Amino acid sequence: MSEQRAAQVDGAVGAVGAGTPATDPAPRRRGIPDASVARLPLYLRSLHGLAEGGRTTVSSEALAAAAGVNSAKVRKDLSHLGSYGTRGVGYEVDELVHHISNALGLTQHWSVVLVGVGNLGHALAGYGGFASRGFQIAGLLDADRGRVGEQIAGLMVRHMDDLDEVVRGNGVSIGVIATPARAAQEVCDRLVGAGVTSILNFAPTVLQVPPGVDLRKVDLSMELQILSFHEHRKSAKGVPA
Amino acid sequence: MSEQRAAQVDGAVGAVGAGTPATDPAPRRRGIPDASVARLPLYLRSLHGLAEGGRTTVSSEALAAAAGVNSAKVRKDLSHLGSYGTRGVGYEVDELVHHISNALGLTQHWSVVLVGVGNLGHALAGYGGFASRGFQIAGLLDADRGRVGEQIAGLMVRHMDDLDEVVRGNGVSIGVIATPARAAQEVCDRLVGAGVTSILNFAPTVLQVPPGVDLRKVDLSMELQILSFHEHRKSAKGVPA
DNA sequence: GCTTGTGAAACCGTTCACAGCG
DNA sequence: CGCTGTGAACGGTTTCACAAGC
Repeated sequence: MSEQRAAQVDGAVGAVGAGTPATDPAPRRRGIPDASVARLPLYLRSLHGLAEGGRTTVSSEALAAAAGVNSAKVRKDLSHLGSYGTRGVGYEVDELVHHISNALGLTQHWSVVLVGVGNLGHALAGYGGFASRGFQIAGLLDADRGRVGEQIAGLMVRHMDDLDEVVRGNGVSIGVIATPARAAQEVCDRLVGAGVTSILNFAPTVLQVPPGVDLRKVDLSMELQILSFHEHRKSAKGVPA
Repeated sequence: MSEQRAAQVDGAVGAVGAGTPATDPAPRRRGIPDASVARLPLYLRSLHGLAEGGRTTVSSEALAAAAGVNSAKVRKDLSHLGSYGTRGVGYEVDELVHHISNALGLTQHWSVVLVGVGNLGHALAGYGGFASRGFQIAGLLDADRGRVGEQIAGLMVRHMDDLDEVVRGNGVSIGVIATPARAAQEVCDRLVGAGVTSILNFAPTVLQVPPGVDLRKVDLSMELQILSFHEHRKSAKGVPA
C-alpha cells in the first residue's frame, strides 16, 4: 500500500523545442507516453537479469518486483508496445527483450561523441554501460590542447576543432557534455551545429537547444540537494515532543 | 503481494515511515510537492548566477528564463515556501536564496560517505559540486583492500569494514554508491545498517531500501537509452514527403 | 484456475487567467 | 501600471477493478 511517488525530475526537456519558452505547444504526441519510455530501459535490464537466472517467462507481477514498480504500471507500459503477453501465463522473456529493444531503437548502433575529458569525462569514457548496449564512443574531444593525444579507454583524445569531422565521419547523433559549466553552452551549440540531435548534459548549467534537439541532464549536486531536503525534513519532524 | 520495502523507481523517495502504525492515509499537510522540491536547486543555481551578475531583484519571468522553465511554475513553486515576493517588483535575490537554502536544509552541513572508488567513484570524489554546497565527504570506502590507502582528492581510501566507524564518527546521513551493480545491494544494506538514511545510487541496478530511507538514482545507460528512443523516433518519421 | 489488457477513476502536476496589491 | 499569488481548468500518469482469454 505504501507505494511512493516517483518524480521524473528533470528528465526530458527537449523533444519539441526547449529553445523558446513561450507559445510552443507540442503539436503531435502520437506514441508511447514519456513516462513509459523512461521505464522501458529499466524493464530491459530486469529482463536481462531474469534471463540470466534462467527464466523464460515472466508475469507482470514478477517483472514489476524486479523493476521496483507496480504491476499495473508494467502492464500498461507494455501494452503500448503491442499485445505480447499470454493471458494466464505472462510474457516470454526473450520476446519482450526484443520488442523493448526495438521500441527503444537499440537494434541499431549509435555513435556518441563525448566532450570534456576532465574528471567526469574520464570516468564516463571508461564506463562499461556506455559500450554495453549499442552505444559506441566515436570520439573523445577536449578544448584543452594539453589533453589532446592522451589515451583514454583505448581512444585518443582529439581537439574540439575536429568535432565536425568526428560527427560527420561517424554519423554521430548523440553528444555527451562533460565540460565545466561555463563551457557547456558553447559546446552544446557546436554539437548542434555539427548535426548532433540528442544531448546528454552533465555540466551543472541550463542549456538552450533549438526545437528538434533532445536534451537530458544529469546533475549530481541537484540530486544531493534533493536528498538534503528529505533529510532535513526527517530530522525536523522526527520528535513530536 | 504488495511490496513492503520501498523500491527505487526514478528518483523515487522512500516512504517516510511515520511513527504511527494506525491508519494514516493522507494527511499530507505541510509538504512541498516533490516536483517543486526537485526544481528548487535549479532556482538556487540560477539565483547565484544572477547575483554574480549584480542583480538584486528578479521577477518570476526572469528567473524562469534563467532556469529554463515557465514563469507560472516558478511562482507556484516559490509560493510553497511562503510569500516572499513583492507585487509589482519581484523577489529579492538574496532573500530568495536564503529561503530556498533553508527549505532544502542547506544551511546545515551534511556529511557524505562514498562507497566504491573505481572509475566513477574517483571522479565523484574529485567533483567540485560535491564540496561546493555544504556537502562534505567524510569517507571514501572500497571493498578492495588493494585500493585501501590510496589517496584521492586529499582523502585516504578506507576499507568497507570501517563503515560503521566513519558513519557514526562523522554523523553521516547520506551515502553514495558507486560500486559495480552486483555489489550495490549489499553495500546499500550495510549503509542502512550503519545509520545512513539517504542514498544516491550510481550503480545500474534496482535497490531495495526499508521505509524511511530515501533513495535516488543516477543511471547513465538509462539516459542514453531514452535518448536512443527519441533519435529512433526522429529518424523513423524523418522524411514524410 | 491464472494473468493480460484496458476502460474508468483518482491523482498529481502544469498552465491559464485574473484578482489583489505594492 | 507591473508583478505576485492562486483558484480553476487542463492534460498526463498512476491505480483500480474487471472483462477477456489462455
